[in-house]
Amino acid sequence: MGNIKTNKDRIFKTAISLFSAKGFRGTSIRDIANAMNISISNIYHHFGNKEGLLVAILEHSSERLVKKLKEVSELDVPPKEKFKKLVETHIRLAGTFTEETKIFFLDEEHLSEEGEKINRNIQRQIYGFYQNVLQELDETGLIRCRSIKVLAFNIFGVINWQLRWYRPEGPLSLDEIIDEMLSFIMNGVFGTTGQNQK
Amino acid sequence: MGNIKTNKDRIFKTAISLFSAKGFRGTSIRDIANAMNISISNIYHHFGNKEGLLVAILEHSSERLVKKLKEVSELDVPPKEKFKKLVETHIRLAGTFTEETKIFFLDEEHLSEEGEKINRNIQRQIYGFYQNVLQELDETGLIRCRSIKVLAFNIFGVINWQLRWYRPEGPLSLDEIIDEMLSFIMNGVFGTTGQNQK
DNA sequence: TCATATATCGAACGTTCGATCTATTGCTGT
DNA sequence: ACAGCAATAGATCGAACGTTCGATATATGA
Repeated sequence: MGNIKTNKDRIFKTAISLFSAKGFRGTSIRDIANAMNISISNIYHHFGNKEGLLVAILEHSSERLVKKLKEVSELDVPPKEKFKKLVETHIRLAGTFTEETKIFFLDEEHLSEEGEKINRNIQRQIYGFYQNVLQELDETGLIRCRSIKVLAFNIFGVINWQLRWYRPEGPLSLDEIIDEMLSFIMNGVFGTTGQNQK
Repeated sequence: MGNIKTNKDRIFKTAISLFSAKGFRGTSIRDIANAMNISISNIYHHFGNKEGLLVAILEHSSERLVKKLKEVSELDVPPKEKFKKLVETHIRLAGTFTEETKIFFLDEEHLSEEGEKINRNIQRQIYGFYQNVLQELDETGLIRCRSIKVLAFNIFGVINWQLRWYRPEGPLSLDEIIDEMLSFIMNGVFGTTGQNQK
């Protein structure tokens, strides 16, 4: 036992697939229930309401991402290396858990109260990790930028945009893609200011 | 005359605002009609149905973007300069016509048949401009990349992500932001391979 | 064995949606 | 003045939505 999937788990997984494929608004409670041949009341019993289900997904997937980024943030390594590791971890997680990541960035806005609040909180946490290391890089003169915020958003753009086009069956492996994205970001951030250190 | 706004125009404008603010699915025909105190019949008369209204918006805003990018593409200038101009034009248009641009990239998928087809076609056209110039840069050795596609998508990510966070009332002007984004992209693309040419 | 908590179900509710239908208005050319 | 047509309004439709409810089935604990 322990490997047994409860119905709550299965609802969770199904919802992730459907929300990410058709959007939160585009997926009805009935869609989820029908996809696993149960009654919709089950979902209400386990998650309260539709938004409760979404919030559960958001919290679950963000927890993992935040935990990993925090681990990297606390590494005792030079800032440039830490930054690189941060981006790589971020890209890899976003590329691995495509569906979950899609949900919590594709459906922005459009949710009420709690959903928005939680979403904002997650984003703020993630931004915090980048802000810290970018500030350190800026203060030590390793980068020169007018706005850390814009810089961070540019990075987020590259990372999150992959969710739009990445397909596992594509010609490039995930690792190759990560390589490409990572070097693009590293160049973008350090540019001609950065040294040619390996 | 000529400056007179027809009702059709006003419906168009109102729809752009609402679609971009609350999403296509999140905006009902009634929302649009109520926002301008007319009956929903007007909308059906002028645009056929809800998706017809969306398609009209997509075509209108993409037409402007494609036209501008094409103009730049046909300039007789060195590839690197052309690329820079292409990106700058793209960023500026996306940042200027925020609402329209939002619509045709936020609500991807989720539309049926014609909407999807048109959307795909627009994206393909835009990608084509980048593919051409990136290929030229690659062949002349000015850049070295494994995948032009990934490179282009990274650029799109940076450009389109601004729609998520850019607010005109923010501390930085649009021109400053464009500067930041542009140099990030230029560094990202040419990186340490590029020369330090001014 | 009985009591209680949890899980699941089917039916129904009220609302909102996109769409349609039927009138009525207002302009335009003759 | 009037026919004709586009523009607009209002009422209405069936379908789908999220949600609630009472009933039933299953598991747990005393």
